[in-house]
Amino acid sequence: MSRLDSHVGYWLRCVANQFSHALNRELEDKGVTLTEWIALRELYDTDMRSSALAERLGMTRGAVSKLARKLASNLMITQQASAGGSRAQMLSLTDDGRAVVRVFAVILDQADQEFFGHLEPDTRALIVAILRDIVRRRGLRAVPAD
Amino acid sequence: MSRLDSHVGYWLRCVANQFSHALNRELEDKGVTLTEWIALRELYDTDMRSSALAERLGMTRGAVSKLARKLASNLMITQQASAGGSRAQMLSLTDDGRAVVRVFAVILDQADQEFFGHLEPDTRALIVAILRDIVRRRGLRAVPAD
DNA sequence: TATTGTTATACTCTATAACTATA
DNA sequence: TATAGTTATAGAGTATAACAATA
Repeated sequence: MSRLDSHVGYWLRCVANQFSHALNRELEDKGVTLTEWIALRELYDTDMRSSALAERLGMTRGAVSKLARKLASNLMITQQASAGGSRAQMLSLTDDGRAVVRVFAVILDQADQEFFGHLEPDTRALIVAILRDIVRRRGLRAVPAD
Repeated sequence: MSRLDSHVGYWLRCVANQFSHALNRELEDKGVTLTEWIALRELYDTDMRSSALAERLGMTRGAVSKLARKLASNLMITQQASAGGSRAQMLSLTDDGRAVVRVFAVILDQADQEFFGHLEPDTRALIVAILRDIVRRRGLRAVPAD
């Protein structure tokens, strides 16, 4: 019977878990979860409806509703009703939220550097290309928030 | 500000998550969680105390106690008191448990093949070597059960 | 006294599904 | 009617910490 550690997936999960945990430790200090940060990061590039964010994160509308309420209560985002008293809402980062995203972007850059910075550029590029290709083959469903 | 997907860690987490989810889907059908299977797989190679298993899996003794009770109730493992009426117990796979591990080992082989089988042997070896090295640098704490 | 295992409790995260409000 | 968002509920999984038993 094959050993667990004879699989590529085993080592991939080891490193991915260590990477996630390292990020989580950083984020915990600031009272933000990984999921919350990814949501904020998505909203940095473009305002989004709650349902669109749910789609991006691979979560249910209910889960995102709760997430959005927490982020709004922390003054990270606003939930603005569309014009005309519509119930549909647009999620937008506040200035505070945008600042937080920038801070965490630096933390992410540093974490990536710590884990993978020692690799030759060619090697890095090769690995990213391979992983990208696997994601493409299998179809990316959502940003990995878990 | 850098994009999420400019990081190696991002793509690593994408693929690792897809891999974990693919495994979970297979395991769900059989009523076993990923954590349970990894526990069983650890016990296949050697009997272990509950506390040693907790150490291996990076879980608390309480969590493993619950896990062991479930596995024992499913007749996958036995919790044998050591000789002399000691309270310390040894966790051992039953014949059923050993059979289950062998079935899932095949499923894992197949999943790894599906995800990474298309890579050239050299490429596979390179990736494993790099990941292994990163784990070594950072110190492997536990088998990735989450 | 230190270690091992169990238990009770609580917490976090999420899904499900029923519900409300809108188009 | 279909869609968007909310809420209540429940379940999984785990940590914490108090506890019991043992060495």
